[in-house]
Amino acid sequence: MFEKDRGKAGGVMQTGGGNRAPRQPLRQPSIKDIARLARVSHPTVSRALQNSPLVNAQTAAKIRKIADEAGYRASAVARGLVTRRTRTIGLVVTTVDDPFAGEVTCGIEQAANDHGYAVFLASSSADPERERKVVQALAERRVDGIIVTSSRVGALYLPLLEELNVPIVLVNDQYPGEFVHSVMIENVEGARAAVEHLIGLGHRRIAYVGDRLGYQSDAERLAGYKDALKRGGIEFRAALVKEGNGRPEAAIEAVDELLALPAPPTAICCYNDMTALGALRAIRARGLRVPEDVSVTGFDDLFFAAYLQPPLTTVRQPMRRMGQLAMENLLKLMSGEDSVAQSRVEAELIVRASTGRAKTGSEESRHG
Amino acid sequence: MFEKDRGKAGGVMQTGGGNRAPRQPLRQPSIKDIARLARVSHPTVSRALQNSPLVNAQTAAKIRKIADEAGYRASAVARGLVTRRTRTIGLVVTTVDDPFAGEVTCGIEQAANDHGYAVFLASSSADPERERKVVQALAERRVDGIIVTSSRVGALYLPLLEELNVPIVLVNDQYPGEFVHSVMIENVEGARAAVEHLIGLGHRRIAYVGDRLGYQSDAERLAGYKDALKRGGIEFRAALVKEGNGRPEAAIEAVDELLALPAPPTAICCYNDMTALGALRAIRARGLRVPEDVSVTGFDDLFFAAYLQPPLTTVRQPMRRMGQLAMENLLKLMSGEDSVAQSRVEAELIVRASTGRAKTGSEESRHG
DNA sequence: CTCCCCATTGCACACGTTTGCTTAAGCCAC
DNA sequence: GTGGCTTAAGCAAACGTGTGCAATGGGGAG
Repeated sequence: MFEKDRGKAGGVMQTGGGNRAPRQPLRQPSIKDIARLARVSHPTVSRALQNSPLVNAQTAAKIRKIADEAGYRASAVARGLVTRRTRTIGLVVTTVDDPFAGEVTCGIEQAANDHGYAVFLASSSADPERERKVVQALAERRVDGIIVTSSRVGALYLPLLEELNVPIVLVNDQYPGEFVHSVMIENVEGARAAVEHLIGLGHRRIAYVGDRLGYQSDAERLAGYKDALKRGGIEFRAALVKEGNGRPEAAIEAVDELLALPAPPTAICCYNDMTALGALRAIRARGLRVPEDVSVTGFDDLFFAAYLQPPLTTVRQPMRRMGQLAMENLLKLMSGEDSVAQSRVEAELIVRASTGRAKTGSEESRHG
Repeated sequence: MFEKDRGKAGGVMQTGGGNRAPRQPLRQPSIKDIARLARVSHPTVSRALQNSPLVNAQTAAKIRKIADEAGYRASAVARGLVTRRTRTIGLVVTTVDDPFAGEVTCGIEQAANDHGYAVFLASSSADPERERKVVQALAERRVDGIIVTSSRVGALYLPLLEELNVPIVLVNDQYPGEFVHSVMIENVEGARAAVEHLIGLGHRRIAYVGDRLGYQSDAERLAGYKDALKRGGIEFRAALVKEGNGRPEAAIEAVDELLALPAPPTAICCYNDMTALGALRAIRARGLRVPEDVSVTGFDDLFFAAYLQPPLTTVRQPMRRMGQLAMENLLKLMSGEDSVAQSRVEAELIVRASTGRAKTGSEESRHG
């Protein structure tokens, strides 16, 4: 009836047939086809499928049955055209293979799906040119909202995004804008807790390995670090702050420099777990032990943190939850609610075995 | 400017006072608006924007300039309605936060983007009910093609997918179907290489920790394991095969049972790196050392493998490349090419420090 | 019996593109 | 001049859905 049975007939048409239609997706049954079968008008079908009270219950049931048998699936694209809402959001992420992004994405996707939204995944790879194209594409696709996670170039293209007049939610970043809201973690408190933990263990020379790419979260964690030092009556020393790029390789170099200092740190607070991964390696490469010689803390509590040797002391971010929260906030924004507050979630220090008591003065002298 | 005198009246343009409209996304300029401004008909605008030779060069330039100034962005949804192609694909993944899936996704997204395709991310979470809904959603959204990675339930819902008459590419799985093609890694050869490496180190009691969820890749790797044993003249013993679920927690349990055997293995070949993560922990929990007491191999070469202590010997999958390949194959399928072969990529054994020589007989007696 | 109301359904149009076909010039050759 | 060709532009229809409004019919109240 809908010319549904083609192709299959040939059976073994593999290469011989040759005359296969050029993958012109064969027409799906439309609302009008169903209307014809049910002997009603197509608006009636439309209403019946939306459970509109305007159509007689029996008629509706009959129509639904017919639609079901015909394998009818409403076209979201046609619907989107007339309703001007696509029930689609865009998720912009710098890179998909970052475990943090993965977890957040997971939470977003789940929440979106639960509410009937589909999500376009777009990665910018931190390439400005690509970023522009990605945003352009999302605009053309008429997404109802956008979530951007860990934008490292926020200020650069967020104005562009805002120009689309589409609600935006940022994860782990913020930006002053009319439609723009954020979900953030207590970076300052989290980092402070980690450093205070180290101070409590007797450490005095504590280093911080950050991220040179200018994430806002890095600035905040550094602030937390400084704050803890101040409270602990320890002088801040710029020489103990190095920058990586959020990946293990860069951290190795940074930590290596730290350990080469005349008075090397006895503890290292890392911007995130990936950085800590590199730190651990750099420390071992020098023949030092964790935590006996140097203590290390991370941030995120990625899945592998508990499985490292030694298991990593870190600050947990409820990443899934943050994604979910971002989506929920976006839903509110999209429904016109304008009062969505900035959401901040709590950071939780997870103490494992990569942190230990600082060496006593005498032992410490080994460094000269 | 583009008020188009319909109901909306009042022209709630731009930053109008405080009375923000209920997030009814304010109308984007349409092709007709541009036509009016350029004093031409809208089909002419359409053609001009597509660089059609049918329109005068000067007129086209003028139109493009006007469109640009007006911030015009073509509506992909309207275009999709008439062309019946959305330039959109669906990516179905069991879970987004799996690092393997993340890497593959990365490659897919990149390739898709390069060709002007957008990708809908959908996770099934291995929940059949959800799976059905996800597929339904993709169908309604009229995606041009679908990629499914590591389907654990292939046979269950692939027929459903195929019924959509949309080209499908599977990653790390295969299924006999007309529109269905695959990208796979040489699982058998990869696992065999790992086990032969172990045999070469003198190991004789080698265990395999698999995945009870029934992935095809697991079956193949197990086959490679058996194959290597046979070639090495070592008898296969079912007691040395245990099943995890591809996550560290389950592997701990499995490996613990292996180590409790009267004659425990001296080497463990793991289904993937996540499994290896658990294996390492279980081994240490018993006070044994890697690789001195037990050697361990993984599969995937996820980013953390090189950073473990000891660095993990594993079989590398070119995950990004596989994603890219999947997308390229899908593109061919979508353009009607029917000759896309099954793609198989090579696995590469990466020897690191988690594998070492088997203990000699005398040392080995510690267990007995 | 008349009037009005309610329940149900159909009509017509709109959403923003693309595209086949027609039309309007302009030009050249005969 | 007439006819045909080329170039440029417009007309109209289509894609598949949603929705305001009109039309139809039946039933109850007066």
